[in-house]
Amino acid sequence: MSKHRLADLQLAIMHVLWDRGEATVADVQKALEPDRPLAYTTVGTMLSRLERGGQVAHRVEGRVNVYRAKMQQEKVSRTMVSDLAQRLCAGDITQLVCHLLDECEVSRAELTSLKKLIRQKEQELNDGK
Amino acid sequence: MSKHRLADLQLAIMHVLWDRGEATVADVQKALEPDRPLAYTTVGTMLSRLERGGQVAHRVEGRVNVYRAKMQQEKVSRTMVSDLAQRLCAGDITQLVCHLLDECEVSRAELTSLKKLIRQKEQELNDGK
DNA sequence: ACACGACTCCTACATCGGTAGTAGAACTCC
DNA sequence: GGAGTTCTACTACCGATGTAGGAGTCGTGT
Repeated sequence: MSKHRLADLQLAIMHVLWDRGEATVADVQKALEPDRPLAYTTVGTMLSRLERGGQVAHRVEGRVNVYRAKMQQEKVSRTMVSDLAQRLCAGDITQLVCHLLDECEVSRAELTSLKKLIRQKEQELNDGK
Repeated sequence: MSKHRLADLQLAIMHVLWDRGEATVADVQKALEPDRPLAYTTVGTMLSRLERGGQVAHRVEGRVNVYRAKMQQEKVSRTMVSDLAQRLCAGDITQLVCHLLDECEVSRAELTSLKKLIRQKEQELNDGK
């Protein structure tokens, strides 16, 4: 529960906040609507809980609460990914990527980006050394 | 809850089963011991629940239940990884791998394996076409 | 002035995951 | 044949998550 481990709905809500910087309950509900039609209060509850957990904060504007994320998307993504790597294959990244490539349909373009990414990492390793 | 989405402890238990094919409650408890010291009954409960969920099955040997996994590790890994990819970055694999490489300390060797993996995937794409 | 709508806050409830205690069957060792 | 050991089965409890209803508050249109 290290703050950086978010459940499904929580993550979905955070995405909305990350996307638009700030949002009211209504905004979030609207944004989630297509995928998950939720009661207004459900979204409100979730935002409160996220606030209790320190993942979001709000300011009051008139009679409305305007929420914003308190955690960086980058940070959350990274933690969750490496977290899964640990639990799934004891941190064996190669294996993880392997599953990823197997399961999702990878496009040629993506493969190219990946290659670039790796070359870049290698570069970093060399520089650091 | 698609059967293929396992929580922490559940996954840990499954790993034991995958590793040794079959295991009793005692076996699993022993195996988990170093990392997580759990009561015998805790492990038993978990195995029952996994069985209820269809993820494991057991046969009776004498007075002992011998459990085995009903799901392939491969399958589970794949689903969980692509699942996370969806939730985290709408399936953008490149981004996911990027996080992965950023967060975990990647060795030169791993980078090399990754490159090989990608080349292989490209090959497959070419063949398939 | 008042009913209506929009909001927040609090409460509720189900399910899951983690953790474990207790009861009762069964085998083992004198 | 009773005492202790081992197992399974059942029950319990807590926190987190998903979901939502009701109460109360505060502007607004007529």
